[in-house]
Amino acid sequence: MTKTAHTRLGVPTRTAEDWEEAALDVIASGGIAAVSIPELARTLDVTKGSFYWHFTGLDDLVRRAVARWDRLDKETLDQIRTIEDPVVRLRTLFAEAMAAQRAQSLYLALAVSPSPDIGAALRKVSSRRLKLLADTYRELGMTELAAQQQALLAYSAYIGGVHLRSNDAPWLRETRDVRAYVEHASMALIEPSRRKTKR
Amino acid sequence: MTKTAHTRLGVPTRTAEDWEEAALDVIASGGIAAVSIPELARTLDVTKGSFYWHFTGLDDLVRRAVARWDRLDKETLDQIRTIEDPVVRLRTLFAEAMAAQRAQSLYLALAVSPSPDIGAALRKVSSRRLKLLADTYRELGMTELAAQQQALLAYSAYIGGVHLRSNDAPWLRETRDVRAYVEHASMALIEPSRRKTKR
DNA sequence: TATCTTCCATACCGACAAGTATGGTCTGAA
DNA sequence: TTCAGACCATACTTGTCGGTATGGAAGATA
Repeated sequence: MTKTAHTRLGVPTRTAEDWEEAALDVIASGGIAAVSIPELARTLDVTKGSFYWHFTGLDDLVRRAVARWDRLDKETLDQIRTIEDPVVRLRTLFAEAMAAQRAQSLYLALAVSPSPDIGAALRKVSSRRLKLLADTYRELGMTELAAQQQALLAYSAYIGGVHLRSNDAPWLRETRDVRAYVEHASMALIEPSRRKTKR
Repeated sequence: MTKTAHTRLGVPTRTAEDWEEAALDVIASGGIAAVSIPELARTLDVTKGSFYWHFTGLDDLVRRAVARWDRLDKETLDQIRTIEDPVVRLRTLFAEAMAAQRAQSLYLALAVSPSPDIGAALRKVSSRRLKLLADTYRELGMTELAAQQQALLAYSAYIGGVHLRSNDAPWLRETRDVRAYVEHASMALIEPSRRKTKR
């Protein structure tokens, strides 16, 4: 199954995916500006010679790393979309989202990038997530507009929760705090949707 | 009232506040990593010689710029705290928060910084905001725990809304969209608190 | 074994930012 | 008018990064 990567003195040689993964780690922890070829080379235990064989330049790496993040996010969402019960799906969505640590930091780091390409990628990911949310709320009986508004609010609550979790703030540090938060958010963001949401 | 700043050939000389303001602008638009002394010097139309007279180094500038942001944020909150009606106070808080563009970008940019000092400053600001929210919800009759949970959720919704507004995404671009969002959020985050929130 | 390809090391260049040293110029006060 | 201090320009050093050029060692292939 593993595509028998090339080896060199026993150890496998670095793939483009290796570089992309390392780049995503750096972006998640230090932002896009922290991505430097020498540093990545050090963590991968190679030199720049390897980098420029796999990529044409720094922009190329960032582009492909972000594209990889996009794919990974899509896979996760496709998984959750298979859940039948809309309420369970929403709760799973919140819980799952609050658990994926690197994906969170990645989103936050990419969100503050002034690059138009990254902005486009971010909008793509966000719109996909919002669509899943809105669809689910519509399944719960909400009107098109109400579902969209509710999706925006729920997504905002998610993003905000992610923010509060970062910076090891004292608010959502313990897992039981996170669970309580998800519980509360679900109460506020799911339960009301069962009422007649007509103004 | 204006403290008669020194002048030079007619025009006033640069103050440390000028540098801090310029730094905050850069941080808001490009992140902390984008802060460079030559670039700031260019926008202020001076050279590095000026910078190193006002500051000991780059860390000094960032530290004092963040401290300035902290003070500005505190002033805004103290203003809102004077509003009597808790509901009006909350609505004002949301609306005001969604309107202050640079303060938003600043928060997002600082939030992804790995620096422990900045992390501490961010926690200070966040805890101040959360305290105001929790106090207000408690005024609305919620229990201590419920008020705290609700404050976390409301703050998350705010942060998330800020996020959605950045990256000129198509979701909260128009002011009427923002108003509708604030309206919807207020409905979801303020109205329920008037019910008996006893589990 | 001979050769081709894959992957990487090394050396080098230009650009640019942080920081230092130093001297100059303008202003306000004595 | 003189002078001390506030404010800044200039020149320079050091370090690091992006990018290029080039050669070489290890696997694959015949």
